[in-house]
Amino acid sequence: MEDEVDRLLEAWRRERPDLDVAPMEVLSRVSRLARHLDRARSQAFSTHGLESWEFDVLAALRRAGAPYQLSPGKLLKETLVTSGTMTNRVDRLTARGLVERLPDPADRRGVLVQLTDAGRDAVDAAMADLLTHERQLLGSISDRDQAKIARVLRELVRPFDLEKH
Amino acid sequence: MEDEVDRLLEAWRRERPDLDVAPMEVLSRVSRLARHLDRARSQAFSTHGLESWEFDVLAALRRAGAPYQLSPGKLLKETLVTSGTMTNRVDRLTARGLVERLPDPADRRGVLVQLTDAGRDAVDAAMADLLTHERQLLGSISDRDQAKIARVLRELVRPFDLEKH
DNA sequence: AGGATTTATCTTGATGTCGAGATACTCTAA
DNA sequence: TTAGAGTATCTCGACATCAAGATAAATCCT
Repeated sequence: MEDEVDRLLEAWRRERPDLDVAPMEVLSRVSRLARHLDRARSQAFSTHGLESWEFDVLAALRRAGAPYQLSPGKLLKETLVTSGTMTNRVDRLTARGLVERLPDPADRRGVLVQLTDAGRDAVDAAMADLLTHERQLLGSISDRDQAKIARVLRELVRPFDLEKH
Repeated sequence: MEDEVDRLLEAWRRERPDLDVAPMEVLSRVSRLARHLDRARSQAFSTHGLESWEFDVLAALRRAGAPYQLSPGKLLKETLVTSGTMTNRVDRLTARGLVERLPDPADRRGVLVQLTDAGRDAVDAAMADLLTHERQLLGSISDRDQAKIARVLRELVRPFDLEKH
């Protein structure tokens, strides 16, 4: 059974028979699947009145554990956005009542962003729903294959995870 | 050897032991790898004076084969952006001399976007370079494993490829 | 202690994208 | 042949992001 990437690679092989496009069999599918996952995630979150970027921030705080506080600096490392973006995100999440900004008692330059109860409820519900959808998506893949894929992907991501620190 | 996703899932398992986060072993890695690939692509393209979005459009035209013409409508199906975005992209590519806009002889509403010689040279060089980088990235994965991963990813993407038509 | 450097956050301006709507042309069928 | 529906592209306003710079506080070094 063919997919879009098969079509795409067939075209490249016809137009550039001199190139070996085999790497795209894996990597183009990774990119395309990720794009689809983004959209699926957005849909799952909209059920809970959340945007993807909102979930990203709330989830980072939720993962941190009680009392669900992180500095903007930590948050931007977790979510891979710039400081300007994070300021803007925290502003909007504050306006929606999902987080609060508290002064950092240990550093007067600093701020702590804390999940509100509403924020915690929202992210918990969205996370459960997200996992349900993801599990469904993986339904056709055996546990054994999932584990295999996870191992290989971990290998592929490693060089990137290393370079950034 | 651990990666960022292992850290992330460990945190979720601690905070939400009631949830089964196994699906993220695969899907979070797909998303993260895709983000890294985007950046790597941007870098590879900048060597050739191209932005990623420029490559996407030029590559779609290149794949179409001589005479390297597609309508804006076809282009936006290939690149998954909206019409407003494509108008803007074609404007800028035209200004850079990488494509031209021609009237469609068969439909006076329509336009054909055509690759210039400069555009073709640019995309050909960028494509070769991209493949070199991608091959390097996959270096540690056996051909057998690559084929396996490609098969599983094809399976995962299928539902999305189907739903859009 | 005090000046220089680093760190943490916010501000600002430019950019690319989206989505809704506008415009112009084509196709269908009475 | 003409009204209505459909199609192709562009225009415009809103928005999220980034990158660079500003501000303020902490830390380091002599």
